[in-house]
Amino acid sequence: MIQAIDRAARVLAALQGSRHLGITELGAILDLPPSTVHGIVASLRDHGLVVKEPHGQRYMLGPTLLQLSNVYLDTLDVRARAMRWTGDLSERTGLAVRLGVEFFDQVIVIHHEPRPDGTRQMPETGVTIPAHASALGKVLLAYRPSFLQSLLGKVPLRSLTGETIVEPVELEKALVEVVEKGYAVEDEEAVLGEASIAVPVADRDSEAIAAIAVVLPASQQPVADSVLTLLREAARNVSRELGSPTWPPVVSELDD
Amino acid sequence: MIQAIDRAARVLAALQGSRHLGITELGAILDLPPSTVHGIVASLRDHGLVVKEPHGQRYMLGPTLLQLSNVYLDTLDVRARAMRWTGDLSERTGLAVRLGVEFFDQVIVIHHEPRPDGTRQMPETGVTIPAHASALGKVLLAYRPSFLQSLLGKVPLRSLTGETIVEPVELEKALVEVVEKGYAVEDEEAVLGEASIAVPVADRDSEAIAAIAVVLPASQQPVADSVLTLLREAARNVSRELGSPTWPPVVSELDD
DNA sequence: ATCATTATTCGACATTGTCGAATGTGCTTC
DNA sequence: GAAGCACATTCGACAATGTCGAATAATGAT
Repeated sequence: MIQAIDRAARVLAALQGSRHLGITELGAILDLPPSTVHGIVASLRDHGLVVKEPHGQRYMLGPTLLQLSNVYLDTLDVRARAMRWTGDLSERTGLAVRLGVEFFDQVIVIHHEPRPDGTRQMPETGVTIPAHASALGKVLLAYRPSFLQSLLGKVPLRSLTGETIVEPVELEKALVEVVEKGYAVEDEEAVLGEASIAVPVADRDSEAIAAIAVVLPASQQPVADSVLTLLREAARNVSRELGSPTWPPVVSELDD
Repeated sequence: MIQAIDRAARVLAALQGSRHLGITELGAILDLPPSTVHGIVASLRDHGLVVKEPHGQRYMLGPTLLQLSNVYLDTLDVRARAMRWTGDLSERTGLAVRLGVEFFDQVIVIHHEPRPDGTRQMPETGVTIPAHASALGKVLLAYRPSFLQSLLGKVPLRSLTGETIVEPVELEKALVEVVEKGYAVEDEEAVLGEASIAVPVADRDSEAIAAIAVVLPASQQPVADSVLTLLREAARNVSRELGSPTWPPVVSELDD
C-alpha cells in the first residue's frame, strides 16, 4: 500500500461523504496537517479528480470521476448483457429494476431501469445500499460466503429502519432461506415503504456475480408469482449469455 | 504534484483508454517498471478504484469510481437546477437534451435527457466530446476565453469527421459568430448524421458555466425557431435559478 | 480598512516509494 | 501431466520523494 495513494483515495472518500470540504476540514477528518492535505488535493486537482467549488474555498469531487465511471460501466460484461433483459423485465412487470454487484460491505447498483410509467424518477445507477438491508445484497451474501464473511468481520450491522436485520445469527438464517428458495426479499429494511425481490446472476463458473431485483411498494407485498417468474427468467437469460451452464448458481466455496 | 498520486491517476487514465490492461502493458504505456506499476495498482485495488477482471490477469476500472461519480453529479448545483428545465425542454421539443460543462479540452455531459419517444437510447451522462467539435463545447469556448486559450495551446485540433473545424482561425471566427447570435450549431462535426444547437447557462457572476443543447438528425437542419426559443427559455430559467442577473452571459475576461 | 481564519508556499530531512533481482503463477503446447 | 514461456508478484536496499512545521498570502466577515 502506497501511503500517498491511500491518502489520496481517502480524500476522495471524505469528499464523497461530506461533498464540500475545506483544507482544514479535510485535515481534521484525515488527521493530517493542512499543508499535507493541500499537496494531495493539488495533485488530484491537476487530474480533474477534485475541483474547487465555484464560489469559495472548499473542494468537491471532480468531473474526471464521471468520465472514468462511464468507462467502468461500459467495461462490465454483465451489465451489457443485462441491459436488454432488465429492460424487458421492467416493461413486462411495470416495475423498476436494479442490477447490483458486491461493493465492500454494500451492493452498488450498476444498472437501473426506472418504472416504465412515464413518471420522472431519480436515476439509481451508482447508488450504494448496505448489503444486509437489501434484497440485492442478501442474494449476493447468500451465494458468496466470502462476502458474508467479510461483512460479518465488520460488526455491528447498521440499522436503516426498524425492519433492518442487524443480528448476525438472524441474517445467516435468512440467507439459508434465500438459497433454499433461490430468491431474497427486502421488506422496508433499507427504505420505508419500499420492498424488493432479487435473484442471482451466474457467470461461466456457475458463481453468483450479480443480482437482479424488481422494486415495488411495500403495500404490494407479497410479489405475484408471475413477477417472480419473469425475474427468474431475466436472470437466467443474463446468466446464459455470460456462459453459465446452470441456474441458479452454486454457493461459492469459501477460500481461506 | 505528488508523483505517486500523479502516477495513480495516469493508471486510471490508461485504463479509461484501453479498458483492460495487464501490469506489463500498463508499464509500457506509463514507461514504468512492472514492480512499480504493481504497487500502484495494488493500492488502487484496495480502494476499489481498480479491479482485476473476473477471468484473467488484466485490470480494469473499479466500482468506487461509480460511487464517487454519483456524488459528483449530486454535488452539481447547475445540474440539480437544470433537471426540471431540461426535462421540460425534451418533452416540448421531442428532442434529446444534453447539459455539458468544460472538461480539459473537451466538454463532458453531466445530464442527458433522452428523446421522449419511448425508444431505448444509450445513456450519455459521462460522455466526453472534443470541445471544438460540439455545439456544447463551442458555446463554452465562445463565452470562456480561458477555455479557448487552453485548447489552442494544445494544437493540433482533432478531426472527428470531414466536417470538423480544425483550423484555429476558422474556429475563432465561428466563435465570434456564436457570441453574436447567442447560440452555437454543430453540424456533423462530432458524429456523422448528428446535429445540435446549444446555448450558454450563466451563473450569479453572469459567466457561462455550462451549456444546454438539443440534438437532432442532421437531416432536420436548420432547427426550427420555435425550438431555439424553447432552448433559450430553458437556459434562461436555469441561469435565473443560479442567480444570474442577465442572460445571455457576458464573455468572461481572460485572466493571465 | 481591519482582523481572524484558512489556504498556500517553502525548504529541511525523515521515511516512503521505487525498482532490479528473484520467485511465483498461469497459460499454452506437447 | 510436464515443460517452457510470459507475466505477475514479492522482497529489500537505498535514492528521492513526500511530509510537515513555520512563514506568508489570500479570503471573507465585520
